[in-house]
Amino acid sequence: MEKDKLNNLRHTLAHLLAAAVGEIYKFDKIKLTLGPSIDNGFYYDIDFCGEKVADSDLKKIEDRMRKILPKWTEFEHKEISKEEATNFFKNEYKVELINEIADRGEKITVYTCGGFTDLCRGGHLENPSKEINPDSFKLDRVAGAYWRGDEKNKMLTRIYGLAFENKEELDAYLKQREEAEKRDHKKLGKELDLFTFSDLVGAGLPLFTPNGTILRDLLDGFVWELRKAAGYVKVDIPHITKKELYETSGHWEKFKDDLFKINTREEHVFAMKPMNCPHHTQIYNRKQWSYKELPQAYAETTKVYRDEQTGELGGLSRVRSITQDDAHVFCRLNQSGEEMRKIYKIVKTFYGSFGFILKPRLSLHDPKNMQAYLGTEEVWQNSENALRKIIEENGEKAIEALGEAAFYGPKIDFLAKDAIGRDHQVATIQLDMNMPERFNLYCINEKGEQERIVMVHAAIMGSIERFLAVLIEHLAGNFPLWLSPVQVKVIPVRENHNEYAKEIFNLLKENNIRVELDDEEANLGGKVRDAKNNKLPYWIVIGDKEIEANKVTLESRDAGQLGQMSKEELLSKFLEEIKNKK
RNA sequence: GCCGUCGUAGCUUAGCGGUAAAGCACGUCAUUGGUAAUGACGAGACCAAGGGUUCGAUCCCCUUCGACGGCUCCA
Repeated sequence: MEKDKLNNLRHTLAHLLAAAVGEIYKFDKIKLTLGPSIDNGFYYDIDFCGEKVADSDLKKIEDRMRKILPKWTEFEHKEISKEEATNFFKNEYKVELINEIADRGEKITVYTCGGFTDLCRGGHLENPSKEINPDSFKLDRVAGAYWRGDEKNKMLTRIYGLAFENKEELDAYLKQREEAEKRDHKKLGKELDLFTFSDLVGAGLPLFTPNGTILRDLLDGFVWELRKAAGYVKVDIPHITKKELYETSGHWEKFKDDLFKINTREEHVFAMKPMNCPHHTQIYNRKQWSYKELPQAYAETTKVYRDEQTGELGGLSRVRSITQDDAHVFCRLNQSGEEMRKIYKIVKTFYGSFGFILKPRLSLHDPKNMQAYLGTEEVWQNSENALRKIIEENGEKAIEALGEAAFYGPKIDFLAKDAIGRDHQVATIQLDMNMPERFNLYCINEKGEQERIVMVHAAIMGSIERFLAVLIEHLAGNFPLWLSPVQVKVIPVRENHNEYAKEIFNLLKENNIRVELDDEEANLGGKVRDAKNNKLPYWIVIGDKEIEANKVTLESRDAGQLGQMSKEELLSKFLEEIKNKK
């Protein structure tokens, strides 16, 4: 079925939903607002005027839809005047829409099917009773939604429905959703014992377990390894600051709702840092720099704190304590291209190593609206061309978003496509001409003059928490050997094999392999099952055969039985694989 | 924050006006087992917290805390 027709089907179902709800809850007691087709189905936003509607009511609405459907044999449409429309609907939401349509000078049309009339621009099936398979749709859930998505407006009840061409496609979608749920990082995080939350500590404040901390440290180490090679140095800052720092940077105004504030006993106001750039500027500003000493590239993995609304929090994807692998490069404008090129390379290496497919997106200024930006047209053109060139050098073509740049500079965002086809916004490279202005950052140039510098913001993972969420779901918890909190488990078959097993265990441990010895008295099947459930990349079974041959039998999570090999072969295989981060 | 669903042992869940049940995990004992669950026994929860209704509350009502799905798809 072509896209338009599917949209028409979904849109028609939105009408059917409204009709069914109207019959059950009585048209004069509720106010219908609007109901479009969406990605996997449709929804309708309804003001139930105080009546409660819950998920448990969906069944009866859905049944009513099926009952009405056979009577929906054709759509009639009619063009009416603004007055007629206003009189007909008598509902402030519809009237608002009608007025807007009239103001735009468009025709007002109403569509009627099975005796139900709704304001509508059109786009339906010719004969719903024939064209809609009653098994191909399903009401999904109810949710609150503000009228027109604005928090200041009244909260309406939104009923979501799923709809496809036929039952098979609906089932396929439901199955895919189940698959995604199996990968859910919140679920895997618990099963693999990576992180936890405590009601006492608070919402949005994740606590990382020993296993989770190994992951974080290794990921951060990987980023650092790449940065070190690019000339970065590490710095370290406190997590709080006087409010004056953010007044100077402009964040106090911009971030005021998101700041955790602290009152000191001497009645000064401090804040938990929501970002690191202002602190880092003060490290740069500790002395006067010659152009010969630039760039100064400061890296620091540290937490920032943002007072997000509780309803926005979720797993590791949206938290209140965020670990950023942050870095800021202080350099001259003409060096910024090269610096961004280095970062681009780091981003590609990092994400590429996990098998993400990266797509760059370039956010540009709008030349028609220069007053909205800092700096001259020429400076913007130059920096944007530099970014475009970097992307082209990498043989890629960016999606360009005009007018999407921040007022202080253009940026490259990266979208990473994961193993099940979802896009995630990950790293950002941002050129900043504002912060140096506000903090008066400069260097002394060749002519002995003070020259304004620029800053490049360069987080690779961005937030380690969010990156972990994306990575866990991308890999379905199957971390590569170098990242696995436990890399291999040695399993003796019987107690008399413990000694040899211990020897293997010690050999691996001495070589910094994260190895466990499972010499508990339990059956072999159970131990293997545990290794699989914990998604260990490898396990080694030791019994009579291995001791006799002075070898080990290795099995891999991904490659299955690898058979017997010598201890030396085992060790070099592991060390090689870890080194290559495969 | 707002709407909806929800909070019962470490985990997954059952129960439901008369103070709680199961599987896994855990402990003890027996089993000497070659690749996804050996058996028996045992310990473990004042049912998120606080308040109310009731002779009596895990269950009903209120408040708070926390979790999940929405609040971006525009007749």
